[in-house]
Amino acid sequence: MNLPTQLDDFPAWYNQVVKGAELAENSLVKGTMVIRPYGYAIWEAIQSGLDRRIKATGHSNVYFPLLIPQKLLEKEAEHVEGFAPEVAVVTHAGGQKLDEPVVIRPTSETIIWATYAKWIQSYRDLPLLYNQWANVVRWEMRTRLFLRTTEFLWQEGHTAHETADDAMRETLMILHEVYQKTAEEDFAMPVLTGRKSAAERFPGAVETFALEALMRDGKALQAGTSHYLGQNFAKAYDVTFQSREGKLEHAYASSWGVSTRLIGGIIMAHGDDKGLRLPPKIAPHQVVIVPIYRADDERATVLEKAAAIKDTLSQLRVHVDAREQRPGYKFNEWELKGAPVRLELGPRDIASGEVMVYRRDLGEKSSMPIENLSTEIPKLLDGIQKTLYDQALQFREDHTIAPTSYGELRDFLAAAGGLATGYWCGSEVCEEKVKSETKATIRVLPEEAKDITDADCIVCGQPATEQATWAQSY
RNA sequence: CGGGCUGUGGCGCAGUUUGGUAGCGCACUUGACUGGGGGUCAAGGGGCCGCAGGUUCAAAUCCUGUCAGCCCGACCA
Repeated sequence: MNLPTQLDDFPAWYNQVVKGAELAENSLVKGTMVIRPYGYAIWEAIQSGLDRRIKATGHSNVYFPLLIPQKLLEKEAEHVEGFAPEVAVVTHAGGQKLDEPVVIRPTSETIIWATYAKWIQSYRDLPLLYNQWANVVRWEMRTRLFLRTTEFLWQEGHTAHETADDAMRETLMILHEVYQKTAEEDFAMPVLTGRKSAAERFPGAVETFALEALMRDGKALQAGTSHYLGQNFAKAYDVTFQSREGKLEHAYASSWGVSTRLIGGIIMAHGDDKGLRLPPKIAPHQVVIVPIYRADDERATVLEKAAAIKDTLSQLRVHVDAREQRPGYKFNEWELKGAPVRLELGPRDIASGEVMVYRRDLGEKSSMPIENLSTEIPKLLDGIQKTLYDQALQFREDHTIAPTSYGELRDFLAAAGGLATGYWCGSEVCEEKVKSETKATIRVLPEEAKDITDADCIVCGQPATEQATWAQSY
């Protein structure tokens, strides 16, 4: 297959990579996808890093049902209004029309908080620090493999706390200690973190915080969210507890989630015109060995040596590609699939005691003594991980501006040039104006609102109250 | 949900205007030669043309409906 060069046709590039690298493909139901083994292996690697950090910060995994009584969903006014258009409703089951329809969860706040009502009586029951790995369904108008599918896999954390401070601390801790670290350390994907504007807030949240990553086409991707829900859901679902002072109070909540969208983010943050470039920490195969041989006797020798090398690299995820395809074919295929390191092993190498090492991040090949592999390859993988991060960070810096006029802001954003920071008066009128003229939205505001006294809104010129970062987004 | 485009072997497409034997490239099977950047030759297999109706002696082709995909808007993790 031939990928569009220089990522000039990004939608086509993206689809070809997702399908060509055998990550996923469209399914039979509108907007849904089949995740293939290679794509799912990436998801498992993502899950593993997240799950470890979620548990390390004191949370336990639980599971709540897929189906939620429609009446239950409707109890939190903002929440139901926000999700109503995209909720799938089951009206028939058991061979008849249901008296009370159930919906397929678009997110689980409602059923979880209805359940927490039974679990929480006293401050001694708090906090509840639970997470679930699940699928959800949101019937979006327009879908795109991984980035926005009708059904997607995610984790959703739902915590209940005694005080507002506790819940807010949890919200921000997840944002930084779990999500930001996973994105930056595991995916080599630098992220901006911050608060969302009211217009971009999760329905039912008091504050929404998000991670935003810049993709290589100049658009931002919301890579995860962490919400401070205040007492909204506790009030809607009547979750009260007796406080240390003996008073009846509503619990404070946080919820947070990241999804299979992250796979799309990794593709677009690191991909090049040969396909994927997977960070070693989440690559299903960190090292792919391509054996090269002519006759059968060579084949046996080379495969034996390949197995021996795999053995000495047993701490790593090594794959020997022993299929019948020719070497050149495999080279191209593993570049498309993003394997960080490829070892080319043939009779010539075995004779000289060396192996050809190809690193996907830089596209460079060099020879290495076989006896050095066990010490050098782990270092090389670390180097690739770091290079991918540095490149992504450099890319972000090269595509971030602080415009001094509205015209500059507008032209930059309309061309999807990247991230633009500027002062903002806080009004939805200005936010909407930028959106309608450039398709860009405010991606993040600083986590804590600062007092700004000496700056004007870049849109309207009125005194500014916030510093905003704009970009077009997925 | 509105506008535009598209559904023909696994994938990518031609054929549709002007109805009349279903084609091409890649992939696949078998064999030989090959093998260090997407091999060559030879011989093969596979498709009720997205689905459902209709018009007709006859439909991939015309008509109606429907489902799905892509692009552009509105919506969104």
